Amino acid sequence: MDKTLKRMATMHRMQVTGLELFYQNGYYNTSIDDILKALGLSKGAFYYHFDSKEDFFISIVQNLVVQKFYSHMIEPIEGQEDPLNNILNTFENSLATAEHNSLDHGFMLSNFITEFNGKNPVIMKYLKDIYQIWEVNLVSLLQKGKSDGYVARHVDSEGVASYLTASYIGIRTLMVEGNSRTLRYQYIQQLRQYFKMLAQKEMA
Amino acid sequence: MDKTLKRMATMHRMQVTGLELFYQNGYYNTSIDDILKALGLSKGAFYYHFDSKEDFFISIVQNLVVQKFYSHMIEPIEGQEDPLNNILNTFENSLATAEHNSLDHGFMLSNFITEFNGKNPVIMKYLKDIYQIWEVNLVSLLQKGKSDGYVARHVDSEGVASYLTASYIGIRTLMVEGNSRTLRYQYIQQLRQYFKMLAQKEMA
DNA sequence: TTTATTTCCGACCAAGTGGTCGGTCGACCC
DNA sequence: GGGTCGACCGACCACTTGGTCGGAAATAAA
Repeated sequence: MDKTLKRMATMHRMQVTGLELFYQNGYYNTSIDDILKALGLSKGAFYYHFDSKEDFFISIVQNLVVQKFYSHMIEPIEGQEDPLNNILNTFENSLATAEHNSLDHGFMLSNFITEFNGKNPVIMKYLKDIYQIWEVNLVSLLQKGKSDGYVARHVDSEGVASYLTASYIGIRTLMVEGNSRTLRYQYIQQLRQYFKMLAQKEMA
Repeated sequence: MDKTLKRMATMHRMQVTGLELFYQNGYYNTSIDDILKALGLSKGAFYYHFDSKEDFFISIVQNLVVQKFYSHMIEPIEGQEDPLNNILNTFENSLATAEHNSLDHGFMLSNFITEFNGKNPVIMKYLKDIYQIWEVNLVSLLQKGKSDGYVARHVDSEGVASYLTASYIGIRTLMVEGNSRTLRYQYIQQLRQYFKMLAQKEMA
């Protein structure tokens, strides 16, 4: 068991550092040597634990990326009260975190989707799955919001969910090129207006 | 002048093919040899016309990308009637074009912004400028819409513009991973609702 | 036809790339 | 102590990268 522990510990260290660099510089722009140098490890160590660079990245997605996504974007939106409020708060918190992180490099998921699109269908599948978990969660939350009277019944939950994820991805992309404070404020403000509409029983 | 013409013609051919491949595979993932092979030209020809790969890319942005952006995203939204309607139609047309293009690789501008962020500030500047032209145009259009009575006076033009560009960037990013038809429909539908709100004289 | 100049060729280079492989070293078992 | 085995080392390989350079066609000027 000790051996297994050591093995796991090393693999985990590699994955953490790997994700950091992949997120920072992109997958194709980060060499295995870069990661190994940051870790003080050698080629031998890497290929002892992982089959290939791709295998390594997939293991990172399955372990770290999924986990991060759940804890930052999925779990915080769940709750018994007004789902629109929960979504708004979760989005605002995420944007605030990004804003105050000078090392922010955009929305991890959409960055990778953009990079792998048309190049690696296998990895794309994993990323797509994460996105869909996000959307499904939003939809069911909005549906529940309808039963609970927080969301107007005429609202198209799927449409709103797509619209929400799209706008969030977009604003995160824009925030990387500076001016993030204003962008966050404007975005939340507009989202608030939009949600006010979704909550209304009747449209004019 | 003939020489200049030939020179320009070759350079233009290189730029067109270059943009095609850069858009398809990304800048760092497209080698000069790839482009040259597609053109049937040699290394010598390339470095005779351009100083470096970066110089080449910048020339592409300044010539082709800016031009494309103007003709597809800026000029179509201008008009005397309802600006909200113009924006909606322009966005819908762009999304429809992307949807019916099986070779679509996402929104060019945001793809490049994502790729160059934190890696090449010089190129980032050029991309950022294009984005800002977009936003400025949207803002002034919305302002005019206010004077003309199409847009409610309480609306924050800057905020709406940011929100619009963000949502468009996001939906284009999502459309690359399939299901583009549904996404476009949902997006336009939600945008319509949102615009209805912006046009209203008073909020409930 | 010679001469000059623009345009293009392709061999070459140093610096990387992902991946392989024989070997070392220490912890544990007998 | 000897042997086994998991964990790691680092030289090495074939290949690709952006970029250089001497020279050769093509074209225009004389």
